[in-house]
Amino acid sequence: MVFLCGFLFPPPPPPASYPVVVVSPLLLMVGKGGGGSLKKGPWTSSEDAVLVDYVNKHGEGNWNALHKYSGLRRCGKSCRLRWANHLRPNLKKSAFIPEEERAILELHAKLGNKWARMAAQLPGRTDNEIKNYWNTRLKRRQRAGLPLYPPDIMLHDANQYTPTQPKVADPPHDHPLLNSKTVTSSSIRFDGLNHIAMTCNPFSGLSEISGGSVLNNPNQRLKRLGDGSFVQPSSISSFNDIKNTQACFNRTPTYPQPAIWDLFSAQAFPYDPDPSSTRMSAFGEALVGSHALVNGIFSASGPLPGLKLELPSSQFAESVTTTGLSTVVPNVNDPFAQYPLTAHLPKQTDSFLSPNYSGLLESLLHEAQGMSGINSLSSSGSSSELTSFIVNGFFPSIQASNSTQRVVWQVYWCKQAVEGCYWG
DNA sequence: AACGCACTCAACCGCCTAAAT
DNA sequence: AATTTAGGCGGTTGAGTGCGT
Repeated sequence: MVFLCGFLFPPPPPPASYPVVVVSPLLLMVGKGGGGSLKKGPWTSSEDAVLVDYVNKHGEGNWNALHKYSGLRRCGKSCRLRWANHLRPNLKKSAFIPEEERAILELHAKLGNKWARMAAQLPGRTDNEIKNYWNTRLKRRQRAGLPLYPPDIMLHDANQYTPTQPKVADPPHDHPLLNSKTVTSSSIRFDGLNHIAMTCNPFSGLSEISGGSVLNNPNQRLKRLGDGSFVQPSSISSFNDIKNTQACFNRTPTYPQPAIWDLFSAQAFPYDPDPSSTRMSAFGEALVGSHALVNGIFSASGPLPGLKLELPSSQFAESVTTTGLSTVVPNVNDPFAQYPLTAHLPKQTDSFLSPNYSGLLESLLHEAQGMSGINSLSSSGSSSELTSFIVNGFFPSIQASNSTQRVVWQVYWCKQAVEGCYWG
């Protein structure tokens, strides 16, 4: 190894211009394993100069050798990162132009969080840059209750989606859940629901059922977004509001539209391409502070306690059809969800959890149950049992608050919608 | 003016993979 | 075949900054 590396990357003679030139076994040992001698934190201009000089003379790569022979007290990784993100030539230092932003959206819709691959498509841009941009945007739009993708991008994907033929994509773009033998029908169902949510997200208002909801905080101020746009608190607070979301579904012409979808309509698509528009998000800031739908429809803000915030590695599993055309299949992770599908769900021992656990809906019911103080559904309750429980027994059995009734109605209609779409 | 919040950006960390030994 | 190593990638964090109250 040493000899081969020495052959391929002969250690360059330390230039006289380097400020520190110490090549001793002791230093190499310390530098290699100890790490105590390695500097961290912001780079200084003199360090940059050493790095640039080294790369100009010996080329990229062999970063550990750089650390060893330049005297730079930085690990190879740090050097590589500094060079790639800041020092290499042809880097664009300016802000993203609209065309680049659009490209990022499209690439993310196809690739997911593959920052390096995205950067390869954007000359002069680094993966770190794109990642930062996306994460900032993600955060902002989640807070505002806006979808992550513009309608046309979502429509493009929706038009290529065949929900009755879920695909398992070729690696490495697929999601483990798609290949897993443990994927259940519930997962598949929510795959579709996720896609619906991504496409028009009519249920966003559901997330209000969580703790920091609009129910508890109805007087949220008009919020200024970082891009200069404003959003106002959502007006969706009842089933009647959700009922009036028809147009949203009319935007997905190729998607199956069971009659149940007619119950929903949209008065305003939540994505507003014109920041100056006075037409605000239909689903807006009721989502603030909510985590209720992280596994299915929308993840509006911060992570659940104890959960690691993690973006889906790929929102869409890209595959190649027999015609050679690339298709995009919605993944079990939706673009809004930040967590594994079941990450926040109750444990199997939870008395409210059915064996046919369908994820979101039961989770919502769980929360609704918590709000109402009800704990009567058997642990062996099936999906249909759950539905009948809702329809036949739930409302009469409790003196639910308006918000609780809303939640249950929303859950019920979601469930009907999902089952009508996939099994009906 | 002080404070809090959100945003941006740079850098680090941990994991993964491929190549070398 | 198993282990080691380097490089790459994605997630996370923290400092600095600007804006609103």
